[in-house]
Amino acid sequence: MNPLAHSVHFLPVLKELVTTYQTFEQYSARHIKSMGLTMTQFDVIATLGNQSSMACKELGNKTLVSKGTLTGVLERLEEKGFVFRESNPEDARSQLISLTKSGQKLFERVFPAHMEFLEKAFTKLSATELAELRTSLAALKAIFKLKSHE
Amino acid sequence: MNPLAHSVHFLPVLKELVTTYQTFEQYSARHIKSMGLTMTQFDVIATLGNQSSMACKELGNKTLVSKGTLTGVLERLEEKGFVFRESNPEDARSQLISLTKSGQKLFERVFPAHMEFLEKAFTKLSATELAELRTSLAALKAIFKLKSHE
DNA sequence: TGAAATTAGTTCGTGTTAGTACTAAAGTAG
DNA sequence: CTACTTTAGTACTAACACGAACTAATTTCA
Repeated sequence: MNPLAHSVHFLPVLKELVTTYQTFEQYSARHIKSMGLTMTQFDVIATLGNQSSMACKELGNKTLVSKGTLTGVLERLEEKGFVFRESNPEDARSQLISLTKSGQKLFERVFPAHMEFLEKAFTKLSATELAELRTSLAALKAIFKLKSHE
Repeated sequence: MNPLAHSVHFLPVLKELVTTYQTFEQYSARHIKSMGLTMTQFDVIATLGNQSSMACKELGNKTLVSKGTLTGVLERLEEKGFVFRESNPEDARSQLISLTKSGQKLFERVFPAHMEFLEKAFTKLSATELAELRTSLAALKAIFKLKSHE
C-alpha cells in the first residue's frame, strides 16, 4: 500500500492555490510591464503614492519586500527619477522615501489604470463568491501561519 | 468621488490570494531548505522521481520552470550528482534528463518527508472545506486565464 | 530536394529574492 | 558616562525568473 495514500487529498488544493496565484501574477505582470515597470517596482510606487514619505522599513512591511531587496529596487527607481531619499531628522540611521513629481505622475497614470485592468477580471464574480473565497483563503493561510510558528 | 470606489471590492480577495500563497511558500520552503534543496530543485527532483527520463521541455512544462531557468537548475543538480543528461537518440536537439542513483535516494528521502510535513498542516480542514476551496480557486483562475487570452 | 519556418536548449542581461555579514546610529543598563 | 544590545540600511553571494537573441537540428512544403 502506498504510504502517501492518506495525504494525497490536499495536493489538488495546493496545486490550485499555486497555479491560481501564478495565473494572476502573469495576468497582472503583463499589464504592469506594458507600462514599463516590474511588479515589485509597481508595488513600491503604489505604496508610496497617496502617502507622504516613509522609512524603508515601513515600505518593506507594506510591500512584503525584504530590506535587502528594497535597497536595489529603490536604487533603480531613484536612477529613473521616480523616488528620492532624504535623511530622517529624527533618526540618523533611517531615510525617508518619497515619490518625486515624476514618480507621482507615474503613480497617477499607472495605478488607476491597473485597478481598472484588474477590475475587468472580476466582473464575473458575485459579491458572495468573493466573500467566500476570501474567507476560505484566510482559513488556509491561518493554518500555515500557525504551523510556521510551532 | 473616488474613481476607484467601484473597484475596491476585489482588492481584499487578491491580497488574500497573494498572502496565502506566500505564507504557504514560506512554510514549504523552510522545510525543503532544511533538507538542502531550493524549492525549484525540489520541484525538479520530485518531478523526475518515479518517472523515467524526460526531455527538458517536458520537465519545464511539468514544473512550470522556463527553459532558460532550467538550464541553470539542471547544471547545479548535475554538479551535485543528482541528475544526468544523455542525448536523445530520436532527436539530436534534445536531451533526456534522469535522476542518478544518488538523486533517486534523495527523492525517496525528501519527497515522502515533505508530503508528510504538508499533510500536518491540513489536518484541520475537512474534506468539504478542501473541495470548496479548490472549486473557488479554480473559478478565480479561470477568470484570469480567460482574460489573459483576450 | 532545398529553402523557410519551427523547435530544443543555451547564453546573456536585468531584476527579484533570501540570507548573512557589516556599518553606523540609537537605545539601555550598570 | 560606558559597555551591551538592538535597529536601519547597505554589501555581497547564490539561486531563480523572464525574455530576447542565438545555435543546431528537424520539419514543412513548394
